[in-house]
Amino acid sequence: MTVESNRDAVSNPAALQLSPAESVTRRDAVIDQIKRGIVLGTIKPGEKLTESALSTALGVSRPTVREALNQVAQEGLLIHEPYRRLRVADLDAAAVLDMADVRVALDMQAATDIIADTSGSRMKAIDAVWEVYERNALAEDFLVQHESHLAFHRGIWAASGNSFLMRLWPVTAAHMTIALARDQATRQDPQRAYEMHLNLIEAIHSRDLECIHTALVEHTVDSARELVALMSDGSTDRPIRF
Amino acid sequence: MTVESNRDAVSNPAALQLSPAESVTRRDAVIDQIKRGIVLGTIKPGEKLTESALSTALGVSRPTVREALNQVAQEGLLIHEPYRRLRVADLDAAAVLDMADVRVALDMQAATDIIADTSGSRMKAIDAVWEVYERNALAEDFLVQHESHLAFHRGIWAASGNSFLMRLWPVTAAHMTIALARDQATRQDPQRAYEMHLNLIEAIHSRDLECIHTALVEHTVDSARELVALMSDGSTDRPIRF
DNA sequence: GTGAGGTAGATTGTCAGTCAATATGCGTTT
DNA sequence: AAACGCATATTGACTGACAATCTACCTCAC
Repeated sequence: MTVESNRDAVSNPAALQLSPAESVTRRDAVIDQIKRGIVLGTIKPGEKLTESALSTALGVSRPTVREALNQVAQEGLLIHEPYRRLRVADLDAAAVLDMADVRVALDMQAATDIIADTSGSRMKAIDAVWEVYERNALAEDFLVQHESHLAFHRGIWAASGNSFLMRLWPVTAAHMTIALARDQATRQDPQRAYEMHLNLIEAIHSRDLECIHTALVEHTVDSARELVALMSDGSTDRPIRF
Repeated sequence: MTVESNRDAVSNPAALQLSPAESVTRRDAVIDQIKRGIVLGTIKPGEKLTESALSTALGVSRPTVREALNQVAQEGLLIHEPYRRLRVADLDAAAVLDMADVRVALDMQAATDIIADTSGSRMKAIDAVWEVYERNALAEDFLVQHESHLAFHRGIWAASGNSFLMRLWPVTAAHMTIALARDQATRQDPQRAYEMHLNLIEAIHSRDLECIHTALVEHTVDSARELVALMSDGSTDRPIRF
């Protein structure tokens, strides 16, 4: 029989490091490129973003770009109104705080599931997540920082074993991306983010839900409040809501 | 300055009633048709579902069908593996219970936000949601029942004013659709579902979070457990997981 | 000069047809 | 009877085109 060629990415730990997303289908590759552009600020909120321009820039056909844009828009990174150009989504202050509340609730659910597991395999998964994060969190490249951050939180949900949380992840990740992309504070102080995450991991290890909740609020809600403060400081431009 | 022209749909109350989803774009119409087919069982789990067959059946081109299928797949109703036919998603027992846990957490967040609102406008929104549900919950048409059920839960999240909850809704609704489509118990006893929802509304009115939590668990987790029991009874076919 | 209206351009929505890449199913061979 | 290879079906992706719709500018009347 032809041995189903194991993707090296699975068996090789080194390949688990955030590689530049070699996607199988071309559409997925385009999706990654678009997201990257948004994270790095190459595509700024409000910038005109046309299908044909992207197709020539990325060297793929318009239908492919179109499918990619639709998917990214569905996740929430782009706003897509019929016959109107796509706009990069932006969050107002209320949306940032709303997300923080919900994320605490979902992280608590994940933590509950992790603690409830008596075999210890889920806690071991947490350790693996932390190990990867520790290696990349303080990288110079902001893109690596950002992806490490996302992978960390995704890893917590994954470790919980709750399949529905994984279903909610893409939308959550998209919104975290929007928020973090403009969070200059975190961008300039990755060390602080690192410590907050370490604090969270230690809280999970304590298996004390109240302790975990405190750490989560400190990490998520407080960060959101700071971001909101920065938002009102900076450009009071267009409060694009969606 | 040019006054931003008000959309008539906003100012016209009659247009706000739930119409049978006259979508503007053809793609959205196709999406509705596909979802309808899944809910009604016209498209059964495991059935072969080809782009070309759908395009001829619905009278639209293959690219349009393709975009619709991609979107539905992203919401989770369809499984989409490269070069494999799309399959209707199915939930295994663990997934049903996972979703129930997370939904309780999210509903609790919504309830917290509703109670925290001192103006009473959010509670008033809940009453409006209930009023609509009450009118349609016991309809003969199962499709109407199902959509009323979804609209009820969506309404609770909407009433909370938490924008991020609304972002999580499409994925949640897709999974509820999968679960409810095979829940023959609810299908045969809409009266019981009605009473559970009434119980939940009364709990919210009590403004007692513990009371609300009890009602939610009774509604969501217990229903999930019953569904799981039915699942193991019936066809132990393919436990398509995703 | 200012505002209303219309027209042209640009962009998206949708379609048809085509070719390549890949999985599925059947027949053949050992 | 089991494994292998080939034909077929289906999806992934592209090109080109046309219709529907929005945007911006320009003209004209007051």
